[in-house]
Amino acid sequence: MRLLRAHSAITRRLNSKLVADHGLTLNDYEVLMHLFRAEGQRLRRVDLAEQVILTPSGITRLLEGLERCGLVERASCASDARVTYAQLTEQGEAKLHEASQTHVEDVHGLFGDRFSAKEITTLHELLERLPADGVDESECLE
Amino acid sequence: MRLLRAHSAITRRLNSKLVADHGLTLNDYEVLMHLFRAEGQRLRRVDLAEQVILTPSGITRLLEGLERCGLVERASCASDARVTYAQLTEQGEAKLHEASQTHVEDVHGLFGDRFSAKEITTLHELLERLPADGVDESECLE
DNA sequence: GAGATATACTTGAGCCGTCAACAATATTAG
DNA sequence: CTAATATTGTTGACGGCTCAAGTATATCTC
Repeated sequence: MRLLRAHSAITRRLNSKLVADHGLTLNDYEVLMHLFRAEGQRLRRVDLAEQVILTPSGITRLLEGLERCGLVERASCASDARVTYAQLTEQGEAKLHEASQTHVEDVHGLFGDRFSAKEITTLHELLERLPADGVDESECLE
Repeated sequence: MRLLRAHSAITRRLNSKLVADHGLTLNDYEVLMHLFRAEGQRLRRVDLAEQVILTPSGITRLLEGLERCGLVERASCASDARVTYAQLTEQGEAKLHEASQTHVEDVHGLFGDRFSAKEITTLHELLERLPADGVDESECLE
């Protein structure tokens, strides 16, 4: 399982860079990105949690930070009083764009340089098979 | 970078299982494994840190736990007074074997079932190119 | 061989995320 | 309609790891 180790190094590196350059965690960044892509630029916390692979409490904590910085706002749902949306603010969108400038480059620096397009495809195909989101827990490991 | 997400899920799953079954963290397990394989069943903390990709302090903390359980002992180095070895105890070796029983199976369940031998090789070849251990920081990202 | 620099390790503070427990609302079944 | 169950989210306690700073020993340079 040695190969899996490499990932943590990469992730950490990208994370530190992002924090240093823009004061955003890698997870912060991805949350902003998912919100940006979502319809109405907002998502339920559950769905967000699923997308970035965090627990509900993890998302609550993460959003606390983004809310404090004004990058995300809370919004309630008309049809279901249980849900609170995370809503991207203009400021949040601006921040995302700012951050993406360097981040996208960095990611290319780490991957583009080391793999051909074809190899990246192969990697995707293989890694996609790993159980990730919304997997029935029982399906894996006993 | 979606593909990297899958990893954290896998890792977490293997970790929980290991904790539930044997009271060992995935990192605990890997440390024991590295010690077991090492000459004299002991390693300097620095080297251990490098192998499991932790910082020196991380290793100190991790070993605290293993020492408390008697799975690992401290041993000093005759030729260099700065180093303290982490030395696998008999108990630690026993524990490792016990844990490996289920862990190896679990890993196979997650990988063997999803990939052919050839695909695993491919994965290795590709992922090996990622900067991992002992990489000159400056080489990546700016 | 003395001073500057590098290496091995530890410690305190703090961040990020988990788990377990809980509150509130929704849904389903009898 | 009501009781049981499921879903969404938050909170407190805590674990695991990092970073920055510090100690102690080694090595290198003049």
